[in-house]
Amino acid sequence: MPELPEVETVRLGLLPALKGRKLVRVTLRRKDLRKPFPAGFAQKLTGAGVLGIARRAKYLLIRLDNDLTLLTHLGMSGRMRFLEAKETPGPHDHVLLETDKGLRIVFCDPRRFGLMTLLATKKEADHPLLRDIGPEPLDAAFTGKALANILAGRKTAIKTALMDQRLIAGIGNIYASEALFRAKISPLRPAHRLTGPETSRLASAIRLVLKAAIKAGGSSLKDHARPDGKMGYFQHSFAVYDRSGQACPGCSCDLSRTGGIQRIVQGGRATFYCPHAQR
DNA sequence: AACAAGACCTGCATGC
DNA sequence: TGCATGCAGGTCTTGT
Repeated sequence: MPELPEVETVRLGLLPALKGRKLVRVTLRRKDLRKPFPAGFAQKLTGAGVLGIARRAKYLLIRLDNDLTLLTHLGMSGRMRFLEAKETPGPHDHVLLETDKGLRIVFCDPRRFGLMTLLATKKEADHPLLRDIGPEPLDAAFTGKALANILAGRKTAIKTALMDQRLIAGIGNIYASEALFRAKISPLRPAHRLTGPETSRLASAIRLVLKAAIKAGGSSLKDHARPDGKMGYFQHSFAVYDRSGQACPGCSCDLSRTGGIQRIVQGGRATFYCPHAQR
């Protein structure tokens, strides 16, 4: 499911249910996801109060009052969902969190590419999973100039660079294609060859598309939904993603002659773009 | 050092 | 109907 906007949507959905609450019961329904749960995982969570929830790249950081942070990654298919009163967990509901208000939250992840672990809140920044992540694109410091510095010397294709979490945090396969379309830049361009005006356009496009997607509750293709079950609707605003052969919304060219939006593969992932509108 | 390819896992759409 | 194939929002490791 999840890129930055979807993870942020989950964060906003969980926050009112968890902040200020205490976890009274934690149930693991299997022993691992992408990695095994750490020793004493459920015990350390049980009885802890939730101070708040932060997000870094595609990770959720649930801050607890026992100096620990519950670090969660949703992988491809992970989802957080409130369980109805009489509802029983399904086969892919791997972790159950119950609050002192009786609310049950499940972490559901059919493909199990997700991750849940604990880390010391004070040492958060040094954790191997977090320490090498690049700047947050929604921070004020993420300007065109900052992006130009990040891309300097990078010969890899710009689409691949945008998805590299060490360079920029939180952009995945959908929003990389969508941001490049909005900036009118070809995904195939070597990253270090973008001009100053282009990096400015791209930085703005990234911020705009991420903000619009958060506002829409993310993109619900298959797995993503908000914790309350409501769907995101940004998928209706895709300009290029998963639209190969269709007309490009920024291009008045004749579809039968241009072939419309193209699907190519970069770094093993599908890229969607319009060769006419994006240069 | 940089890049591609494979691995991890399940579910779904497609085509025969 | 069943079966094979390919593809999916992401990392992480291995090999060139």
